[in-house]
Amino acid sequence: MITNIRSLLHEQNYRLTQEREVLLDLFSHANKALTPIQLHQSVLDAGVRIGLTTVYRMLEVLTKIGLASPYLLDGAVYYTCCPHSHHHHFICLQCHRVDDLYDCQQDLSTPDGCAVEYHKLDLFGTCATCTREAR
Amino acid sequence: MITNIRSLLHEQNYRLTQEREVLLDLFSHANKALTPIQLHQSVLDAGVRIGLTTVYRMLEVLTKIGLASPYLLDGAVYYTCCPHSHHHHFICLQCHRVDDLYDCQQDLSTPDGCAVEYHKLDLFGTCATCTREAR
DNA sequence: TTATCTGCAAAAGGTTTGCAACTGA
DNA sequence: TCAGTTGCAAACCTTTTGCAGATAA
Repeated sequence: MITNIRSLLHEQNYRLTQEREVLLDLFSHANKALTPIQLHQSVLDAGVRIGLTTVYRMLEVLTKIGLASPYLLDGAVYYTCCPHSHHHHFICLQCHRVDDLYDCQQDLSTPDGCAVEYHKLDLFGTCATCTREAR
Repeated sequence: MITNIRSLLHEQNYRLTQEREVLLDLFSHANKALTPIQLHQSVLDAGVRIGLTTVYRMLEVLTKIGLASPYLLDGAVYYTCCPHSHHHHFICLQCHRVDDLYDCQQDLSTPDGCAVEYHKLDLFGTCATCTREAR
């Protein structure tokens, strides 16, 4: 997965700096939606010095090339890592864990004359772990 | 529609101030996603003096009781008026016009043990008007 | 009458920008 | 070498909060 991200970045003339390596590694393995600040903190926690600005700029780049996508959750902006083309998400409202869903049988009628470019489908709820802990 | 909103607010012990009347009227007839600032401006344009703070507080209330929902579009937060229970959206990426879609044939498999509370499905693209203007 | 609501000003956050130094290719 | 990247500090904007005065019920 990370290899894919790396080559994609490379194709688009982005450099693989040490900061980016670590950030990408953590981000792509987080399996949960993170705020820029949380992502920044997790890089720091991994013992790598990085500026918050760099995290913002990195998320901007990743979003632009389609590897990340921003979410509004509880009024804050979270990012999920989306290294694959088209898929949907299950997002846990408790822990923000993200699961990818690949089967898409969408066939909605659209308003006349509208051209649909893409769609987003997200399921929200409580994941298995949080359901268990609630008991 | 506005009558519904009014009675719903009334039920929940919210007061129908003059500011809210105007704001609700404009918001529910906008048929497009608006930022708090745009909504504020449209109330001002209607000749009614209102504070931006009031708009924020009103959107908070509407969101809480399910009459509005926030969207992340181009990195900014937009609100759509959602006076009906379950439906989906077509959002024009050019003009932010919103069309409601009522047929929902969603039947996605969910990860084991996850409890889905609700889902969101949004189509993004270009509306008829913007398509026409592009030519 | 009173709990709610409003507007202002200030505070608080999150995000972006300018710039000089650094670094990957 | 040099275009891309980084970190810091400052600037920017959106959103929230405190509070005194106003208002719907």
